[in-house]
Amino acid sequence: MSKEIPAQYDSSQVEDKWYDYWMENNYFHSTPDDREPYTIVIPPPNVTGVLHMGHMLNNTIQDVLVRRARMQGYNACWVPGTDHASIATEAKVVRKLREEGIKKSDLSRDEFMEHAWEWTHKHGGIILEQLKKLGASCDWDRTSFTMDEKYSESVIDTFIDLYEKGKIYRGARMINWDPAAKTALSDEEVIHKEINSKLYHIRYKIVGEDDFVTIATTRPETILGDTAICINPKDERYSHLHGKKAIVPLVNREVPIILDDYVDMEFGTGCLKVTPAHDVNDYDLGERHGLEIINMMNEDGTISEAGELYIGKDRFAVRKEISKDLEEAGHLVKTEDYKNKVGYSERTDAVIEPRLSLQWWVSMKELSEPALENVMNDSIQFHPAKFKNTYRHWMENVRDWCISRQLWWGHRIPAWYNEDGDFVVAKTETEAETKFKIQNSKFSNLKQDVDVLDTWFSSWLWPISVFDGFYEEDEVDYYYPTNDLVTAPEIMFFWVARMIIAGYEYRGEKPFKNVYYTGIVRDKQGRKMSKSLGNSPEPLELIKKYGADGIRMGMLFATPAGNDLPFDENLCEQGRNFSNKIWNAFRFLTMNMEEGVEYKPTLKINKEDLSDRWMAAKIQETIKGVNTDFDAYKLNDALKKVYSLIWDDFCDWYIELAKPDTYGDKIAVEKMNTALGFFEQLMKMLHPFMPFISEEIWQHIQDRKPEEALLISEWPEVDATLINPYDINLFGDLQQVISALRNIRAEVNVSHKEELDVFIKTKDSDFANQLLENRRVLEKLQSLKSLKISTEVEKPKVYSSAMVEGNEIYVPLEGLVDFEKERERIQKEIERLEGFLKGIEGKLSNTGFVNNAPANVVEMEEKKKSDTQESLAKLREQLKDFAD
RNA sequence: GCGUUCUUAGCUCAGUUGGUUAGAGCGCAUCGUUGACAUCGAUGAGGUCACUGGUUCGAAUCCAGUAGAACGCACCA
Repeated sequence: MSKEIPAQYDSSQVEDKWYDYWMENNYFHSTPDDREPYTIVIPPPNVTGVLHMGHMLNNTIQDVLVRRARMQGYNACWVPGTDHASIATEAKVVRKLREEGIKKSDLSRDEFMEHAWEWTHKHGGIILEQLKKLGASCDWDRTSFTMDEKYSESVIDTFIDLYEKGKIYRGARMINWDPAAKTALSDEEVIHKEINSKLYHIRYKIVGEDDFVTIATTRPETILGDTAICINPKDERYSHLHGKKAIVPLVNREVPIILDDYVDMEFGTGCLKVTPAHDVNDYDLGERHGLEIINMMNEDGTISEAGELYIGKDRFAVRKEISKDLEEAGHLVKTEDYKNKVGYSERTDAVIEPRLSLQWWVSMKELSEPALENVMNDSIQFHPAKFKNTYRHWMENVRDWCISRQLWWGHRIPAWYNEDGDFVVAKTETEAETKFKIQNSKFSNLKQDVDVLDTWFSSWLWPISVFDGFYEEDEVDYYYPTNDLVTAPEIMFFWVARMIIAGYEYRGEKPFKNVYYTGIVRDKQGRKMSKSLGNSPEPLELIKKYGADGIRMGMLFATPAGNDLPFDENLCEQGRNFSNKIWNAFRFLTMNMEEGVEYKPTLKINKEDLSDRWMAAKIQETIKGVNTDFDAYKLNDALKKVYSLIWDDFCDWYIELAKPDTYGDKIAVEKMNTALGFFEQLMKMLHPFMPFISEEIWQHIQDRKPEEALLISEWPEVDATLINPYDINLFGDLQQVISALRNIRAEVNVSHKEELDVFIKTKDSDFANQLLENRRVLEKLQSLKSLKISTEVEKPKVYSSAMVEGNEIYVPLEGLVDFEKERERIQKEIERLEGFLKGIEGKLSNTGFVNNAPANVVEMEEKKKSDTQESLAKLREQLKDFAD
């Protein structure tokens, strides 16, 4: 302890050291035992992703929760892992191959998968290494990956099970087609954006007449797939068209004019072109009216042969071209500017094409019932609760989930087709054969479905499969349901809702008890931090600069659950400064230790010492408050309480009072032991938030064995007997007296070193006695020449004054007081109190108030009134003194 | 378009079931450095609680409307 300790805290020297120490001692590892478990499963980041600020926030919160639970004596288990992220990873691999001059289409499936695995092994898990720098206390022995062998098996088995239960079916439907990734997407993967587009008014000739019908469309290129014109049967403007046919311009196809209520007479021209293959509503119309379906687009968004014209050209190029051609042919009546919403692919940002396609679906309605119910009845709690509304709305209107993707990277759909195109769902080809045999169908040359499953079809099993819960009971029975899930509201439907569904379906139980929704990390301009905008700081650089502790604190300080985090490096600076403050507080204690003395930190306090009693009370109060905040998931409030306890109470008051009277003296051994005891408590409370510096100091305070490490020490129990309101109030009054004296010094510009004569005229002798008993506190924090405390003190002739709880403080300041300024100050105070008094008197003279308000409220007002009157009288007297 | 949630100091946010003079951190201003820390200390300025109306003895808090913001949902071509 006697070794030299630097004045600047250097996080880089400390953080790796303790992380390694914790790892070496296996403290993050959990195995089932007779303790109560506390479990968190990490929201698995993309396997080839890199750490961004969102991860930093999210994982800091999880670590705080886990560390506190561990200290509380739970068997804490935080399961880390990664997600194969089917479409995102495949897109990255495709891009990388393209850069090397390799086209995906030139590769066989197996060859492509080899590249994908290579990429995964190279980049996989980088993000987990980065999390270690943040201090994440994950059980790394449990690291899972959604494409691990066992995990994959559970995905496939789940598919088969749901299929056999009739919850999965294969069907042709309109789906969201991503022409860039060339795959179907679920509704959740489509982001609707409002864009400025044009509404094209196009006229179609009526067959056999010289008449035209004009329709409005935002997608003129789709006329190539038109198979009808639709009007509302009630629309009298067009009654003459009933039963007629129209000619699609350019392709010159005759199509019927059909009647349907669906058409909104108010919109556009009241006439609608119908393209059943490329619009959801048109498809429905087509079904109702038995229309032909012309699929005029290829999977990559180019025009197909069925479109007859512009074959092979891209849909957007064709849009421009066709509008010109229509105009030249005299079919374009007009174009107008128009705002509409267009769907974009969440992953590739390509404009989605509605497309008729044969896909696999999960039937959601029944499955989601328990998931809705148990969130609404708070069996699963959302923090903040406002997200329940969003959740309910989605769940009540839940639609079937399209789970097949036309990709290679992922879990391949376990369906097998024979030569006739019949299929069975089976785990292996052999099993498939058997099934075909039983059905008396052909079973030679079986081919497995080429598609893979939606990523979320594997991650919805995460809380079960990470414990191998589909095949082994021991672990999952112990750890499941998990306690807290910490995630972003953006993936509430993708992931949270579906985990809840899978949880009830496969465990008959919720997957977690609480969901903590984090906000979005934004830059100063309020933009979401993202790679593409380049507005996100590099997390590891930040850690280097401010320490993981500093960043953790900075982020937590500014973000209540569900609120966005407007990130500013300034926050990290604040965190770093706090580290330094703590460090120096500790350093101060070590500088005041005697050589050769063995200090024993203790929670025993000197009962004669008000500052000890007060500090002990403050600590207990804070533990209590912090526990309450944790229970309500208000981590930022909890941290603020700890921050204030350490900085404001411990450093600014307790340590100041603990300083030896004579410079060069050391702090008495007993006092030091108490101070160290307090410090230990502070470090315990701080540990979940700032694990590194707290462990560092903890280990400095005493030589510890590995099993005495802070992270596995006991979270402090509240000792309510130490919370003595009398001491808290008395100390508070002393603080106020000192502040008042400092204020006087500031106003009259007297240095804090100059000794003052101070007169305190107390309201009663009781308070005078209390002050006298603790006059050391005043003397310690103010340079005093003399101190007179009594109910009867003679006011000095020239003075500056202050009032604390009705007690008058006078400081004679001959030659220093600016009469004019002092008079102004008193006058201002009188005016303020007069206004205040007027308000009180108004209330009290209001019979309504006196009759209706509770007695204690009225009483309080009465007391306020008399106190204020008393203060006013004293101030007026003072004003007179200065008038002379 | 429908729904939900917001709007409190320059910024980010607290404010419990309506009841002292609406709080905190940052920022700002002034003063202060030979002894833990200038990554610091002290002091201070700064708010008609978005707006309008209502309920009430009393409203930042409850109700209605208006304006603005965010999020969610939706097939209007």
